[in-house]
Amino acid sequence: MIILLVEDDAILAQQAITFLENEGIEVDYARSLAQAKGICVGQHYDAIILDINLPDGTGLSLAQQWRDTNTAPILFLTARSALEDKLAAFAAGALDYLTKPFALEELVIRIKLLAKKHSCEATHFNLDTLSIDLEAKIIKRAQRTIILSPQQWTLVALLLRHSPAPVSKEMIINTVWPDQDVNNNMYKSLLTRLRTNLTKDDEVELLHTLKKQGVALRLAND
Amino acid sequence: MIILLVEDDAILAQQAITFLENEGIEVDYARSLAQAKGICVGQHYDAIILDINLPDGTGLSLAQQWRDTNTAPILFLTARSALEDKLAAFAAGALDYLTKPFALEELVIRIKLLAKKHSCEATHFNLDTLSIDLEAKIIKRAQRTIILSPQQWTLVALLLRHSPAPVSKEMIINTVWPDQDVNNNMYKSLLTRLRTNLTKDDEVELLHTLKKQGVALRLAND
DNA sequence: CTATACTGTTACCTTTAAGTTACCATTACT
DNA sequence: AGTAATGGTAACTTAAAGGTAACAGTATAG
Repeated sequence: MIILLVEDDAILAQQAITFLENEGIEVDYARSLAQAKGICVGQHYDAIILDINLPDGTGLSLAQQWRDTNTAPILFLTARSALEDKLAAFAAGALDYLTKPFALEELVIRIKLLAKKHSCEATHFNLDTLSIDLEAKIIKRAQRTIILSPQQWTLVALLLRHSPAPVSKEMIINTVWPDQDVNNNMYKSLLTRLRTNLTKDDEVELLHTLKKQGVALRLAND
Repeated sequence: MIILLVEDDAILAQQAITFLENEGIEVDYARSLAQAKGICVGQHYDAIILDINLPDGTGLSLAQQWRDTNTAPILFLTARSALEDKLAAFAAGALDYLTKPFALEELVIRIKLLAKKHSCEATHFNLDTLSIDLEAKIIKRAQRTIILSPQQWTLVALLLRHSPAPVSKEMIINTVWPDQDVNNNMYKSLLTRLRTNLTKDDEVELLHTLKKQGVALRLAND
């Protein structure tokens, strides 16, 4: 699941991004209308969070522009709670509306609800003959379903989120075993187990370790 | 378009009804939980507006009961704006939430949006030789009708709503036994009972548990 | 009032995820 | 070349999670 966040308040944006990413939601971030327009071309989003008051104009105009080309549901964010503002937002095609200040938890819930109807395929990834649905927890290699352990799932999700970039050993350890004593062997075992699960026979290797840099989930080892 | 309004404040209710009907929305009205339960049997609604604080209990419990058979989207209405109240409401299956005081214009907009999304959702599902009709509460496996206990219905409805994604044990427990002390055995028993009900002889297993992640209703190789 | 069904409870069994150990392979650096 | 350091694999072990069956109290229906 990937969303677009357009917000000029850098602090708020950063908090929101951290929170959303902790929930497994990928976030593209723009801090102005112009930037947003540049970022979103050719990109599919499951939802859009749009601040109304932006440095170079109002989010409403952007929403109206998008309504034709982009079907992603829009949630407006603003400090203004007057009725006419809300009505204008809904008229511009908003599917939801939050007034600042708000709790990040609520934002996440509402975003997830919005995206649910729209996403369908959004949590689905393909890599070579490997297909992964993070939401449904379904992973297949060349048609055959693979069963992953809990630890392996968290690892796959992590690797996938960064793919094709490598993820450092330190980060993997912190993600899979948060607040826990971990020794190097646990880490090594997990990797072997995931590897043997993902590749049968002479299938292409998808887990590449780059010495001293970490592990990457990708096609070729460059 | 017809909706159900459950609200004990008669003045507010009357205002809302007038407003909604002016918008061409038909409204069934109940002022208590008991009354609501009586009214809604066998009736189809495009959306439900539910006050949380009602004379004879909380709207949350009603929402949870309804989730089995009624797929209508629920908008909660309440004077309480605390985060935990909102989270509880969303956990109970709310799709939207408005805190009093609110503008009737906004209520109408949000109700229309909810109903619109809902109108394209199905209440009938097929999975392998299993067929489920949530509204009619009929479930069949390979032509033969299956009789499920109340608990089993809630569980099936829950699983179906998320299928093919797994539902966590925690969520199942909160849904089947809201606000109750639950031990792990009750959960385990419910699952075996549902399982033995759904699959006779050598039929395909449809309930799959993913260790540490929950239970999913799906075909094995989905 | 009896029979039936639902659900909580207990006891027991099976499966497996994951930590541990030991050993091998590869790379890198003095 | 020799020796750390790093990464990879296989095999063993066990605590925990999941699964089943049987019993009992309670509610429900006829």
